Formats: sequence, C-alpha cells, structure tokens
Amino acid sequence: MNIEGEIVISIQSAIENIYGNSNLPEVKIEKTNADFVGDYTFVVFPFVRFSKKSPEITASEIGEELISINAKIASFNVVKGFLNLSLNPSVWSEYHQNNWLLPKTVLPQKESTVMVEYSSPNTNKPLHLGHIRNNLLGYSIAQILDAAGNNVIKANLINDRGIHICKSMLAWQRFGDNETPEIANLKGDHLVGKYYVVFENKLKEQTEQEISDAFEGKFFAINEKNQIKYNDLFQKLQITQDEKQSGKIKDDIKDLVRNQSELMQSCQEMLRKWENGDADVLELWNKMNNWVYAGFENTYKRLGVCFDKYYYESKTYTLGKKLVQEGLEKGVFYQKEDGSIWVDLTPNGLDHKLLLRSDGTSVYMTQDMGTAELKYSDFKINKSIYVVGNEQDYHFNVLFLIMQKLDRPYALGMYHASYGMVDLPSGKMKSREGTVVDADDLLNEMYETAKLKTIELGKTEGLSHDELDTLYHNLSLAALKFFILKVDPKKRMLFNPEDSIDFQGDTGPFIIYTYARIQSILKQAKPVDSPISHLPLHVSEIGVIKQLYAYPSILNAAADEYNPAAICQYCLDLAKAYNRLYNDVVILKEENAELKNMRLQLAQHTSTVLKSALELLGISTVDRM
RNA sequence: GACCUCGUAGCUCAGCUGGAUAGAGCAACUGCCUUCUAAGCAGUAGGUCACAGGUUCGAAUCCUGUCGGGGUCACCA
Repeated sequence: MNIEGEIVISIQSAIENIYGNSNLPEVKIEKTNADFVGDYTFVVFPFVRFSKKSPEITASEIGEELISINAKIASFNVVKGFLNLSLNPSVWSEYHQNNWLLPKTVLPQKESTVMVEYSSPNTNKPLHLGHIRNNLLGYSIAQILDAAGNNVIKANLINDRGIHICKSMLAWQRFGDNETPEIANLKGDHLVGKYYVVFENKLKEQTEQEISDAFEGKFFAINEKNQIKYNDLFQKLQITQDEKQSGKIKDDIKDLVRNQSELMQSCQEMLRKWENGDADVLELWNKMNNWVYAGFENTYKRLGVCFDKYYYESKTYTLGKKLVQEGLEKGVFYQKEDGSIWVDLTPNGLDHKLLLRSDGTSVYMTQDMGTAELKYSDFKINKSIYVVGNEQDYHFNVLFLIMQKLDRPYALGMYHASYGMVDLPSGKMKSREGTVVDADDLLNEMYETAKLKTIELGKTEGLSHDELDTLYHNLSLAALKFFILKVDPKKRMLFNPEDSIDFQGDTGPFIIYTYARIQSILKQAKPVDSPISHLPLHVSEIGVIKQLYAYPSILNAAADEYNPAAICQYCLDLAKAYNRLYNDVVILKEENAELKNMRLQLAQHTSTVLKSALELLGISTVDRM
C-alpha cells in the first residue's frame, strides 16, 4: 500500500468515526500546492453535507481525528475548505533508505502482450521530421509499456509497394543512367527519393501546358470516361463562385490530366507488371527497396530506435479479403450491384465505407483488417497500438468498429496512438514545395550544434576523440528527443529549424547535465548501505525524495495514457529538485559522516531513477559534459 | 456543407477525471563561481486562460453557441 492510499483510507475512517456515515463519495487527495504548508491536501467541500458544519470546522475536525489515528500524519492546517496534511518526515527518509539501492524501477509484470506499430515508412522517400516524431513516440511508448510490466513487441509495417514506388523506379529506369548509392555517394533512401523528385518534375514539365489548356476548356481525353469526367468538372468550374471550391475542382482537373499523361500511364503499367510478378520489374523493385532499407537502418540506428518484427505491405496487401467475405456472410457487410463490398457505419455515426473494390482487389482498409488478424495470429497479442498521425483518426475509428462487428477477440484491445503533425514556422511541411526537414540533415545539424556548444563551454579537457563523439551524439539526441517528446503527443507542435533547439532551461541537455553532475560526485565517493536513521532532512532533500517517490505512479499514468510527455515532465521535476538540493547543501564536504552518506545515497538514488526515466524516452546519459 | 480537433505570458509549452493567488522554459532585467561541473541556482517583470452564455459552493478544466487555426469526409495509402 502506498502512502496516498493509506491516507485516503485514514480519511474515510476519520469521517466515519466522527460523523458516522459509511456511504461516502470517493475520497481524493492531491499534492499540496507549493504556496501552502503540507504534503497532501484533502478538499472537504463535498463532505460538509455529512458534518453539517462549516468547511473550516469540518476540516479541523477531520484533521484532529487523522492525527490520532495515523502516526504518519504529523500535523495539519486548514485554509478555507482545504485540509493540508504534513507527514512525519521519517516517512520520506524511510522511503529513500529502503529504496536507494534498487537498480531500476520496474512495475510488477503483467500477463499482457502488446504490439506497438510505429515508423511505417513508404520506401520512395527518405525520412523527415514528421517520421522523427513518429519514431520517437513509438519507441518511447514501447519502452514505457515495457517498464509498466507488459511484454512488448515493436513492429514496423513498411509500405514497400504501390504507385509511389513505381514513380521512383520509372524515373531511375529512364533518367538514372544506372546510378547507384555508391556512384552517387548518397544514402540509398536519398537516392531513391531523388528519383521520386525527378519523376514529379518531369511530370510537371510534360503536363504544364496541357493543364493550363484544360483550365481554359481544351482537353483531349484518352478515353470516353475521362472526357465525361472532364466535361463535368469544367462545367462546375465555370459555374462556381467560391474560390476554395474552384481550387478543388482545378486540382481534380490537374489530376485528370496528369493521370492520362504518358509518364503516369507507364507508371500504372509498371504497377500492373509488378502485381503480375514481372521478373524485370521485381528485380528493379528489390534493388531499389534494398537501397532504401539500408538507408533507413542507418537513420534508425542514429535515432536509437529498433524493431522486433517487420511487416511488408507487399506481403500483406491482399490479406483481409477472407475477413470481408466472412463479414458478408455474417451480414455485417453488404454488396453493391457492381460487386464492391461495403460496411454501413451510419448507426455508429459514421459513413458507408468501401472494403473491397468492384474488381475484387483490396483497399487500405481491407489490408489493415488482414494485418490486424495477422498480428494476432502471430503473437496472440492482448493489445495492438498503432502509432499513426491524427490525419488517420477516421480510418482507425472505422477499422476498430469493423473488427468489433467481426467479433474479433482482440478488437477491444486495438488503440490508435494518434499524434499531431509537426509544423514549421511557414506552416505545414510540404514535399512539393521543398519545405520538408530531412531527418538525416537534422541529425547532422544537431550534432554540429552540440559540438559547438560544448566547445564554447570548454569543459572537454582529457576526453578522447571517441568520448567526445559519444558526448556530441548523446547530447544532440537528448536535445532533439526531449524537445519533441515533451509536448503532448495529441497536439500539433511547432518546430523552428532557425533558432534550432535550446541546450538550456527545460531541455534534454539540462537533464543529462544533472545526471553528469551526480556522476562526478559519485566518482569521488560512494555511499554505503546503513541502518535506517532519522536524521533531520533539509527541505530540498525532502523535495527530491518526494519526486523519487512519485516515479512509479507517474510511470503507470504514462503507460495508461501512452504519453511520453508525462515522463519528460517528471524528468524535469526531478532534475530541478536535485539541482536545488545541489545548491542548498554540501555533499562531499559534509563533516557529519552519517549525513554525508545519506546524501551520497540520495545522489545514487536520483541518478538511478533519472537514468531509467530517460531510458523510457530513448535518451542516453553521459558521465561528463 | 458534415464530422473531428486545437485556441493559456511576446515565443514554445505544462496544467484539463472541476478545487486555493493559472505554472515552467526561452527572450528582457537583477543577484550568485578562491566551495562537489554556472549546460546551474535564486529573484523581478510579463495573463480578460479566443469570445459569449450555462451548470456548480467553486470553471482554464464540464455543457451550448460564436469567432479563428488545423484535419478528415477517394473503388489513394
């Protein structure tokens, strides 16, 4: 039983003892605000109807009773209806002395297997800042769930097929002149990305005239269907007054022109060949994808993320058809005259959703249904977490509902860890406008910044080349990771590449600096185990112990909410508390041996908890900086 | 148009299962290195929690509406 639970029970008994009511609303306590004296606060307003007295008197009466029934509660004060309780300081010193030697905080193991799917890149372009947020969140959520006692499987579902891959392939085939990553001296993912851009540029070049003609009414369709579609769109374009709507129609016309261009037609043809298993196309596809994978692995390694299981869409994209069939037989789906299969989700406040095309091929949803089933049959997972951007909120709502309709045993364990987009000062990142922040570039810049800042401070004497490299690496990643993870995943966030990321204040470097300071002390003296003593504690020592005490419950909450930001906030609170202590008391020069040892224990204790909290964020510490 | 989401200090963000005088960091200003790492500590200044109603003993937090930003409504993924 933790302290909070014990106090809550005491409060319940106190109220029963005094007022004789046993049917009480839930008793809740919270930490006392810094401006008031006390450790925990009980708000009595909801309970005055039992005492039938003023809030002040009620609070005082409960306070008196608490002191007599619970020895851990030393004193209390009442402000309006707030009963502030102060614990006997020995509660804190005992907690610390019982726990300082524990190597790591891990919550009790559960019988629960959780898959966390994250990253899930397309193989036609290198990773960018948006992927970085995804990777950091995914990895951290997996770490947190693991520390909270789950058996965790980290999975990556790679989108390795489709029209976008064919664009890169076609461009390389036509304009690539057999260029390889070695020849170009480029990471494989960047080389493939380069040809994706080449494709888009060529396509633009070749269709520019036709598009502007089409806006003027001149359009020559390659088939009747397109002509009808165009005529319809053009008519609408001429009628509409709304600028936004006309922009939309123009985009549709643009797509129509682009799609019937020679380049796009060839691309479609290539995709058909790929689906039919054409040997040459497959060979090219394999070659270019392998370049990309090598590039991705490199970036993953630098970011410090990894996976236990890879899924590939080329292997899963036809899955799910059986499930659609099953749903049709069960009557939860329906078939239209053209043969396409749909689900009606209007009873759930959603729409009708296509599950299988009229030609019998899969769509995104079909695939995801199949992959969900596959994940379950592979690992018998209890929970399946999808770390995917919030632009897909609707998709996952639908997917989860469908799996429920199919009575899948795992359906209720599916969860979309939805996160917000990363914005630049100029707005959203757009690859077409070249405003994308490349992941590798960003990591390089961060490394250089870390190096620069370190050299400015001039504390690197005696460090070897390798040690410096590790320092810059860990420091730059601490800065980047903390910056990204400290904001609530659900919210969109702003990243300003110009004024880069801070190394001072509420940052990753601040936290690993605190850790390094502690290491510096522990290098000079080691704490020893000792019988529980009741030395008087300094306020800032109590402050640190309270933070240490809070860790397991913070970890639990972070796991429940899939929220690394809660761990970030905790790391800050703990680091701040320790830095304050560092300024307030001496440690190595403390003359009282018992006190000195207790402070060394506290240094050790803080350092262990800080390190294990940072591990949950994927942040590595340094012993010197 | 429908649905979802966000709006807190000049900037970036906490706080949101209702509780006290709304908190950090950055930027600005003031102190603290002959003492364990000043990437630190202490302090000053900065707010109509978008706006308007409502529920409540009590609302940044819950409900409704308005305004503003973003997203989604494909036989794309």
